[in-house]
Amino acid sequence: MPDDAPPLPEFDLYSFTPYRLAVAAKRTSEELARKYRERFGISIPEWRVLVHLAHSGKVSVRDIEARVAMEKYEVSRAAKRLREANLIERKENPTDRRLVILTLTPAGRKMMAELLPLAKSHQAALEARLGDAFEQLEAGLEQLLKEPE
Amino acid sequence: MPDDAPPLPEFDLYSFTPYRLAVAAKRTSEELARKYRERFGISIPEWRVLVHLAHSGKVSVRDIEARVAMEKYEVSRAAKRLREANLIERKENPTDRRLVILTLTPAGRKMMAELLPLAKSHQAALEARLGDAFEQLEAGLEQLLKEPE
DNA sequence: GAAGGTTCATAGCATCCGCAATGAAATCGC
DNA sequence: GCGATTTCATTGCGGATGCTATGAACCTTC
Repeated sequence: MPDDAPPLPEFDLYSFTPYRLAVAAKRTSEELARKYRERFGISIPEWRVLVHLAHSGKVSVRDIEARVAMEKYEVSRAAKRLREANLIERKENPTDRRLVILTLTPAGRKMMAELLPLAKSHQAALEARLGDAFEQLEAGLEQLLKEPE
Repeated sequence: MPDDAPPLPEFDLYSFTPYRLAVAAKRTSEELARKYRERFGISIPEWRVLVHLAHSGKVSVRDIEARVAMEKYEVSRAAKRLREANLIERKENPTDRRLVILTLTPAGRKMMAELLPLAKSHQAALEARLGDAFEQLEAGLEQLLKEPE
């Protein structure tokens, strides 16, 4: 390492927004993911699919992909696992046989009836913990997320 | 699916903070990661290690772990790949032979000299794009990140 | 109504990731 | 000073992930 190497520009990772966002997201998600996993044995992709199903009733993989920020193959695989766990059911759409129809099973509904209130209280706790900063965070995220890509 | 199933609580994924953060982080990071990968062939963990090295000179795996929100094994593997790419160098610490000393090679310094300004301009563009929302986002993240766990 | 192109879901493959275990070196406790 | 514990870095392994290819069904156009 020669001493005459030109100095590198100063760069502070801790104030680099992509880094900060990644760390914040990881913490926030993992805290929750642990709960999901331990109590219900589901992962985050599976959770997203379930939430969408709880909200929308019957949907195809494509529907979920479009609305839940997941790739098609992620949805497909999550659905497979959920089917194996008997939490969702998969039928063929008779009017377009390329499409599938995913719905919660009774067991899936039961689980979501327990899980959703938990998620709500988690959200409430987060808001309380952040205080005023919560509104600010949301405003920032809003701006960031509303852009197409 | 019996009709007498009790209704599930309403739950809107799009306003669920962990979800929003995850999506925002993914977008922001991937946009950048694509650049890193295409132009320099490095991943995000590798980028973090490099930044820390550019900033701190000689460090051990443990140092990086503590300061860059990575697990030790992530650092270790990233370092291995970087070594294979001849971007960093690994020596033994003579006063404590458990520790390693990682430093940038000349090639690594050269790459960082190109990369860091790019990251800076990326950050500047992000700030400009977000406008006032940037300060708010930062305030929110600050609060979120300052908590221990 | 048949060929060409598109959309949908899934599977194959290689890589990545997280956890736990390993091994080497240092430190502690007596 | 020496065994027990702790710290540090790496690796093995199973499972997850991302990209691409595949195949089935549908739509379009003539």
